[in-house]
Amino acid sequence: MAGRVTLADVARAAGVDISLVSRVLRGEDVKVREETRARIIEQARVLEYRPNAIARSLKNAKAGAFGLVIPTFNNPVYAQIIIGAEAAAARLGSVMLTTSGEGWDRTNWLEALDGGRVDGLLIAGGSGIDHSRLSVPYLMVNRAVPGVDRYVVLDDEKASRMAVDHLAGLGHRRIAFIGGPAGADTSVRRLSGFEQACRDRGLEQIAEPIPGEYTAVGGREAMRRLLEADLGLSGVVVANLPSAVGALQALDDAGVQVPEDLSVVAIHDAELAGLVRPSLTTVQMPLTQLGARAIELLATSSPSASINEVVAKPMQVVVRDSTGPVA
Amino acid sequence: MAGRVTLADVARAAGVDISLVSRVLRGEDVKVREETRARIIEQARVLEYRPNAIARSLKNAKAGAFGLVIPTFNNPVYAQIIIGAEAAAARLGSVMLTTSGEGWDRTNWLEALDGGRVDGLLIAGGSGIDHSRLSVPYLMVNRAVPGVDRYVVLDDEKASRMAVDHLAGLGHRRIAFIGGPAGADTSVRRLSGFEQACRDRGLEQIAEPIPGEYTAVGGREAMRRLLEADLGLSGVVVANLPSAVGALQALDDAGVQVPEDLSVVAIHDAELAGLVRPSLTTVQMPLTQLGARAIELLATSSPSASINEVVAKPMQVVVRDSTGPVA
DNA sequence: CTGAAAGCGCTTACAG
DNA sequence: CTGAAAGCGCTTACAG
Repeated sequence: MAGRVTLADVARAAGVDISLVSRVLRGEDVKVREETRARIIEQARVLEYRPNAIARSLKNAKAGAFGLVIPTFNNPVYAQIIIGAEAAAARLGSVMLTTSGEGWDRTNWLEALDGGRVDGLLIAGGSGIDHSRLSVPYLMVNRAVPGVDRYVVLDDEKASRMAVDHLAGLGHRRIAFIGGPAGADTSVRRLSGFEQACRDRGLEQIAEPIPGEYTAVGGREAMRRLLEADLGLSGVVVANLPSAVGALQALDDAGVQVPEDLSVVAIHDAELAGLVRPSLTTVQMPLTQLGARAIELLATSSPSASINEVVAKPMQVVVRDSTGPVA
Repeated sequence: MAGRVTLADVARAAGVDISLVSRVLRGEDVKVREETRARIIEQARVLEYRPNAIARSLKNAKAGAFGLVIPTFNNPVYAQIIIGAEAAAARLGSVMLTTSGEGWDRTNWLEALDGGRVDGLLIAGGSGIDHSRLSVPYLMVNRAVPGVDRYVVLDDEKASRMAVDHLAGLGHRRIAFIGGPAGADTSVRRLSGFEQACRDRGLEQIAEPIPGEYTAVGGREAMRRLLEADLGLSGVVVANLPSAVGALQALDDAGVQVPEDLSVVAIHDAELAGLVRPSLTTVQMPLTQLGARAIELLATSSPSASINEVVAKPMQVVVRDSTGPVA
């Protein structure tokens, strides 16, 4: 609670000029008498001096921080992106997180983060804002919005293909896809990957979109509709994890045995997948690396350069209890 | 990507002094000729002027932002605290979130947030740091560490009592408590509430601590031990939600039917509770209000005042499928 | 080896 | 009604 100790206070206490204190304290390579240096450091310690980051930022025209905007903290997918971003930022500065979703209105976070408080902005999952209004370099993460050419995404098509391959490898031939909301481009790419994989294998392409958002409730509803349609399915690929959990509920409600009657694979892995019963087989995507790469790109690229990158780190199918050989 | 437009640019374009621009743009009650005002506003618009929050903060000695430090984004409990805090802060400024846990080392976030970047710091779930080093007003949220007299918590004892009451109301007499890690004071209070409730009802006090942290794995392990001990239980209260999910897994593995053979109640409610099968009966605590109240207290109280508050908002048992009448 | 001065982009008395 | 000036707490050429 000490607070308010400035360079001037330390300088006065040590009997030197503030400029010298500044140099010494930042460990700058400056020729000072060892005695003077010691005095300065000692006084800074005694007074509990802590540099004012705000003043430093103003002078340097550099905030030393990055912003990361997340739609919601309820989706475990984002937790992994955050971890990657924070790790990558460790040397460059800090990461300030904000939600674009609940709790306050659309533009509030924009005001908060677009006034020099951060050196760059990572926007995860889109957020319906007008990017042209941003005065800070930004980068879309895991979402490529039309007209915005600064984004980094994952290989969503490949994830779907891996899911189909896994099921096909177990002998499944009637496989459906429960896709994300039409607005999300990740869901468009995952659907496209699914269709490709089916075409390659000569399988019928059966797809059911999730109404509304990428949620458990949406997944449950989509699964219900598939069951009603009675398509003779033996496998389902669900485009995201919470929705897959919802699908599992619908199956449980309908008395359908997983994986005996139907195998389920979800895209994206998280602890949740291992917690539900039956535990979910998933395609693990490199979310941590996505977060880390996003910080790297933001920190090193020119603010006006276009960035279109697909993070091509290894992905893998995590086999759990929701998939098995076709009956 | 415009960037770098300052008050001076607008002033030049409008042919006035920067001080006038500052006054007009902040909507200050200043007597300006309507024509001049219009010219200033027009130029600000044309140049896409955005105030530099850093410079403003330095001048005002006020950051206009609060920091919220969270141990992990993997626990849904914190998501609710965040929503409450953001809503309450909406008029006061923004909320900057940071993790104290994974991704970087212990003190990194401290440097990031303790240099004038925020006007106050909310620290959720403790974080093993030395509070005396903080130069910014802080408040512990949901954790009362010995020796720190600035905290706001929930009524953890009452939550346990409500859980026991619910089970007792269903006829249960042999009830165990799976508690949190010894280090967490929330777990101490919940255990104490459990013991009290049992004493009041003349029930035996059976408690099993969760090894390690408040996690699903810990809950599973604790449940396993309880099963091994073969105590003739009919009900279990689990001190936190992820651990309860773990406990459910242990029961499933052991072939114990929930709620037919054993009823389970978890403290804390979140979507996850409705997603697992069987869905979990929980005690819903006012986490959103906790977050909101924390911001309020931080914003309005003197930095040196001691704060010891228990948020006494309504709590309720959310009955789902994991509890039923004793066999 | 150390100091004096300018300036980062604002806000706010104080003048006119 | 509008402007000139000081100052928030730093950093960094430029001097000595």
